Amino acid sequence: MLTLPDGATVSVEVGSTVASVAARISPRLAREAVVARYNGKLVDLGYRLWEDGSLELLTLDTPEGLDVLRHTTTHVMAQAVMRLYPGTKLAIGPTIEDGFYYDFDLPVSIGPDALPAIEAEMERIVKENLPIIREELPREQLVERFTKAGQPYKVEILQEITDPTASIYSQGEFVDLCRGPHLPSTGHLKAFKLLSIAGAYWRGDERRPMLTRIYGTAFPSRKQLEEHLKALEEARKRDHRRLGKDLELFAISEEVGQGLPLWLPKGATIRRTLERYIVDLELKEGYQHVYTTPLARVELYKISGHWDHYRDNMYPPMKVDDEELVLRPMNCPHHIMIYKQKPHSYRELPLRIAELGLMHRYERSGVLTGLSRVRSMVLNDAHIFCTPEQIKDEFLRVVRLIQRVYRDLGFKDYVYTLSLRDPADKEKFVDLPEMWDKAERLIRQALDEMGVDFREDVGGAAFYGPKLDVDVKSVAGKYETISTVQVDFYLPERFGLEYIGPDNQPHRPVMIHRGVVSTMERMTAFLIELYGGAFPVWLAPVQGILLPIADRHVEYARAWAQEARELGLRLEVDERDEKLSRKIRDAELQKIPFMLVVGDREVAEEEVAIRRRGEGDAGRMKMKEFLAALQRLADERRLDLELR
RNA sequence: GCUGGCGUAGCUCAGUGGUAGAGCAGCGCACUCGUAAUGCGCAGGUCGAGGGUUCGAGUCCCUCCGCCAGCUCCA
Repeated sequence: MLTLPDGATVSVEVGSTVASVAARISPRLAREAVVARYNGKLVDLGYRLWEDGSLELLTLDTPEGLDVLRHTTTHVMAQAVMRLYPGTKLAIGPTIEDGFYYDFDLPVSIGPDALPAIEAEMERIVKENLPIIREELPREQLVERFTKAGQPYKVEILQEITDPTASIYSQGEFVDLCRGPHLPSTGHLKAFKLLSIAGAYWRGDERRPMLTRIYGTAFPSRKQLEEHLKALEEARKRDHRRLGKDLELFAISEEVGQGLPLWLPKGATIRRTLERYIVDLELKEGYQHVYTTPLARVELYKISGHWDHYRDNMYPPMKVDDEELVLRPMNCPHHIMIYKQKPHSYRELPLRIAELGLMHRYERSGVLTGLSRVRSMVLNDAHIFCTPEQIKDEFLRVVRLIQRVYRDLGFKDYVYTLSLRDPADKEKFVDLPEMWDKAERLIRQALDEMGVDFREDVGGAAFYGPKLDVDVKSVAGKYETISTVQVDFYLPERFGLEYIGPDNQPHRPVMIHRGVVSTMERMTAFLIELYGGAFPVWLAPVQGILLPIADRHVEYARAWAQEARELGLRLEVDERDEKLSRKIRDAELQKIPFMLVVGDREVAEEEVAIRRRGEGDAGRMKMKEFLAALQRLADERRLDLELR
């Protein structure tokens, strides 16, 4: 007796296969079902049912069905690779968001030009329509079998399995250790594409062999595959490195050095706007902004513990006179020294010290990426010195500030991550268990109070304490850490910080490290991709461009551009000797919010003919009214282009 | 840092051992123009750097540098 999702029941013979049940229910299900959920567990269509229970048949249109489709596709890819490169050792081949990969230890080195041949072989395997068969065998027997087959990675996986048995799946001559489930046969694959090839360490460990990873994706239909490939193409167009070049926002010069970006005037405008925005907001929130130097004596970092725990990410010291100086990788010690300039009373706390602090971190060359991963960066940093009782309130204030800023920037999709130490890693994290537990408890309390969901990342903490990260979803679909809040009992201890309490006795303050807008570099990269270069008015490097129709209109345009500058607006004039349609085209490509056509009519009436980015002619307006409306758009940081 | 790929004019790219080319951008001239590319002309490259093979190298080989994808790491 089986219960179906709609509540109906069917009775079948004990030991019937899932496929036969599907056939009993409807011919459509028999045709389209690819996998089933039996008592909460995903099973193959060939699975035999020995007990009563719930059964849900799943087609390719379900998330589970799609996942199984991709999983089977990765097996077909592995089979094709085995045929083309005999002697290949198989590692793992999981599905991932939007696709799958398989890691191979190949007897030869291959590049992307090998992919079409593998795809062609996959097509052949699909045509052969090989039945996919599951077998459950004792672990010992499988170890022996995979050892004989020359598959050491599979043997290694088997040795870590604790169950007495494990399952294998075979299709034709190909056999793979796999939990399943899978499609009934290779002929079920409809649309797949191999996307890229890259190296990946076995088990993600850089001390172990480098394998060849092939990425691909699969969909139930050609059409869905085409759409996905098109979406990938669109995402590539929003790449901040591409737009940074096209829109002249920033540049990386080989002569200057890797990861050391140059902010071009337009990119610098975005940055300056962001900097003014966040500094103003922080001043309103009770922060005190300071300036400190990016260079300091190495002793400062020995006291802070950076030297012991963070040295791999620091530029080596330079000897000058009798001292050794380093480029700072973080700003905290400087802010601590500001705190230490005078004794503090509990009445002064919390003391919120903020800075747009220039830092340098030595990043391995392979990780550098445009503006989002650099070696020289300016962090929107602050350190809050407070009493233990104030921690929770201060923590919540920071989270609220983050939420406020995300609203202004147009971030909608973000998640909280509680990053904890890995207790086994004594190298990276300071070894003071009680301190870690206390800080973690406080953060969890604050999170509970806010009632927000969060995930946990063991091993992701800073060396001196746990942290709450806020990760924002990027256009590429990945989450990037933008903001971070950290509770720190360690550095106040190291530096012997004190405040005088109401009892007239010295006490140890607690520090909260926090970054809201991240580094200017990463935030700008993120915003470029979020908006695809089409910035809202308040951030746009050029908010509008005046387009004189003939050169007798240039003077009028220039005068208004100057007027706008005096109002703090950013208008340019396209003075080139070109036709209007050409100027419009170029302004659209530059993604300038407003195109402002001026000809005889406009000059006579002190007007402007407006065209919004991506739209057609939007009618005429008095120039003065337009500037006032533009200013409102910028002041209110509105994300649309409605002039009112 | 590791594996693989790539590096030709400001940009996008062609050039499969015989003395470097196109489009766009730039500059000049003409046109004075009403909502996504006006026409004509000119100029622009020690082919990432260094070494080697060859009568001859953008092209083949080696080393280095940089970029891209991914791994590891991360604001």
